[in-house]
Amino acid sequence: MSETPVRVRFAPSPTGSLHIGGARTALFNWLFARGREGLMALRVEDTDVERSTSESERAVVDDLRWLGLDWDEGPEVGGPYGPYRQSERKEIYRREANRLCAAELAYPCFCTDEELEARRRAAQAAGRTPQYDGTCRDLDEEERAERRAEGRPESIRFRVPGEPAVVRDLIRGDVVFPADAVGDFVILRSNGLPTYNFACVVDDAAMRFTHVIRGEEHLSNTNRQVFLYRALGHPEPAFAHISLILNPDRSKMSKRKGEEATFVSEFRAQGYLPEALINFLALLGWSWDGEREMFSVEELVEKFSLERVNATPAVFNRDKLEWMNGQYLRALPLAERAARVRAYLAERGRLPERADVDEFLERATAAVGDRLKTLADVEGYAGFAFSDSFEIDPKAKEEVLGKKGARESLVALAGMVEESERFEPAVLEARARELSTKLGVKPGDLFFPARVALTGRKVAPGLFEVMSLLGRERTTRRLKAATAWWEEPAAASRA
RNA sequence: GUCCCCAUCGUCUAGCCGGCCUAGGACCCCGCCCUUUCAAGGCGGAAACACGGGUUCGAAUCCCGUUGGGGACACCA
Repeated sequence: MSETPVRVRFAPSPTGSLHIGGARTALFNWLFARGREGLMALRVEDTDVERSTSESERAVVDDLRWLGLDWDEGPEVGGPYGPYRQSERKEIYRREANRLCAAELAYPCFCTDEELEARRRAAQAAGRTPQYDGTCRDLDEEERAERRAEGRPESIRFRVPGEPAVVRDLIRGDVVFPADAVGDFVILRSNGLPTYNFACVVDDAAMRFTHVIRGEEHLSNTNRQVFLYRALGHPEPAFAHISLILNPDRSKMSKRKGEEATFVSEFRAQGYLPEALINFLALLGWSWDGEREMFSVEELVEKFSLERVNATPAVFNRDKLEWMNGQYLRALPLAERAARVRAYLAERGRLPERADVDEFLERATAAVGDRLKTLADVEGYAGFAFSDSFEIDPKAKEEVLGKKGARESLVALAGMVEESERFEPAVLEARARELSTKLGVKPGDLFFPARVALTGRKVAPGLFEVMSLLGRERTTRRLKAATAWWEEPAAASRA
């Protein structure tokens, strides 16, 4: 098929854990590579010493792994074009910057931050585009020596050619930038570290990437990068700028809004499955035929293509993610589902303390059944059985236990439970139905008060599964405690 | 402000190399069924081509403009 093997990369800056947008970018790169026998690299862009931390790097790596994404080259795994941390490539950037200087394609700049800032302000006030004014552009060696002697900071600026730049983008077509879109920009800071655009181009070229798939926020920087490729004498990779993921108010999602989760780790903590998140993320900007939307990772690898990635920004739709997570959860065999719930609760330090925890969680997961939308829902719906202490929701108490006939129902049911020889959902249900016929009470009227008495809430799993989960002893105790409410309201909640 | 990108139901989207579209699917919402609650499931419904000009026999689909949204204009990435 294709002659040149595909090489792509995901290049996060380790200034926090993995953002949902970054995860989607990583996913598209990964799908693209895996679908055509290509290679994927992880490059850590840690040139911002202030904000980069090794903890963040670890967090990003953990999140990517959790999602099931892997890479062939990177900081830990190595590879032919390492090192893969930009902080370990300083000499390379220096050397390349010097090369550009020697060729007069770049030059040392001695302007201070204050001077730059003042000129920027002045330009803005005058209604001009704030671009570098070229103060140091044509200094001769003597003048440069003078400034060095003054002890001024020395950075290196790229001499921008006065011509338009064309970015060939696989998703957007050719994007043309006018000649005066950018002024001379810094490529090597006075502290010796490269700026983003420079390090990025030097590395992307050195690491032989064939495709640069990244977020749209980089598109308006790509004219700079195109100039740099040319100056450095390297061929450009194919670019693909995928559109941004937006908040419901259409602002960029990486700018946090309220309590909305924006990090992969948060979705993990909320009980989402990696395969559901992957499937959902894949559909943010990509589609197969507009009809099918449930895809296994293998299918995504097989079907993904940049041709079917659209250019429209996408608002993150939490409801749909939740729905999809439920689909994945419910499709899992019970044992597997319960194992995931167990792992999730263990990770969060919320495992119920009991000897038969595995068996208990499997029964609890089964009881919660189709209500399950996130791993957190088992505790959400069956938490009443996790321990002895539970509270009856005051509103439910008022509305259900307060109804006439409720107490009689509880008393009758408590008697039935004590006498029932076998404590299994099916048996309990059969007996309870007999009871309702005998008493001439509708099943619902008989069961509903018990649900509240046993779980403390109106919304819960099926009544007989609830009983079975609690066991005979706790069931009886809670039922009896609830009947005591009429005499002593506080007693019921102590069961 | 300048430059760049984008524009189909509330949201994700299909359609966009023009007629097959009285615009399809999914989430959400509403109704009905099932039902001891809540879900899940089944059935049905509401809901969109931003606007204005062209081009054409014919435009959601092509072109221009307007409007709107977003991004970028740093010795952050």
